[in-house]
Amino acid sequence: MDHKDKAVIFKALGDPTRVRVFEFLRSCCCPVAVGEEGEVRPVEGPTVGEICCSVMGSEKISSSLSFHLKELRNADLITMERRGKNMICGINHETLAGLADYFGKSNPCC
Amino acid sequence: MDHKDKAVIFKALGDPTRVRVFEFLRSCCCPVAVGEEGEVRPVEGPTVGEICCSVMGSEKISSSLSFHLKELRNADLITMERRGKNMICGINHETLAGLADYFGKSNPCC
DNA sequence: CATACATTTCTATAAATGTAGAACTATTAA
DNA sequence: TTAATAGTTCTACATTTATAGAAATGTATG
Repeated sequence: MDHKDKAVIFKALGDPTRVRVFEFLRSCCCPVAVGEEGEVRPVEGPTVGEICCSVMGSEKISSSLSFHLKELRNADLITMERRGKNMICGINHETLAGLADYFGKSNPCC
Repeated sequence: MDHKDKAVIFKALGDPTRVRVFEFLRSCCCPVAVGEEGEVRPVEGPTVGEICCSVMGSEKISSSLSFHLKELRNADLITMERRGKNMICGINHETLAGLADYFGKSNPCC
C-alpha cells in the first residue's frame, strides 16, 4: 500500500459526517447475538436508511449520505451488500486492523 | 475529542505528500543515539529544509511544504520548534498512541 | 404490469484545498 | 548595519469536495 492509498483511507475519515457513520457502524457491527438454540451469530449490520436515521437524524435518505458511503467503501473501510430492497452495511475489520498496526506496531520504537 | 477533531486529524493525513512527511518524521524521530560516554539521548529531528530534500526532493523550501506542515501541526500529529535559523520537526507520540487505540483497543469486539 | 420503496447517479453550485510565486519575518554572520 | 539563510504568510488560481434536488435504477408487492 503506497502513500496515495493510505491518503485515500485517511481522507475518507477526514470528514465529521463520515467519522460518525464509521463509528456508528463500528459500534453496531461487532456484537454477536445468541439465537434460540444458544448458537452465536453475527448481528446483521444496518441498512442505509437506518444509518440515515441514526447519524443524520433524517427519515429521508440523502444523496449526500450515499456520497459519503461511497467514499468509505472506496477506502475499504466499510462493506455494503444488497439484501432485497435494502443495502446492508458493515465494517471491514481487516482495514481496521491494518490501521491499528500502522499507528501502533509499525512505529519502530517508543 | 469529538467527531470534528478526529476528522481534522484524518484530513491532515488525507494527502499523499503529508503521509510521506509524516512517515519520514516517524522513521527518523524515534531512534535514540548513544553518546561518547555511553549515554542514550533522543536524536534531534530534521529541519524543514531536510524534510524538503528527503520528501519533496528539492533544495528550495516551498510554501506548499509549509502549508502541509501547518496542517500536520494543527492536527497535533507533529511538533516544530525553532533552533536558531531552523525549525526542528518531530512526531507527537501521544497523538500516535491515541490513533492506535482508536483503531485497536476501542474496537468493542472482534 | 403498475406502483411503491430504497438507494444511487446526475447536475449544478458554493466552499474548501493544494500549488506557485512574491513579499515578508526571524535569526545569524560579515 | 547589511546581507544571507531558513521559513512563513499572502495572493491568485485551478481543482476537488460537499450538498441539494431531480431523475434514474433495482427490487418487491398488489
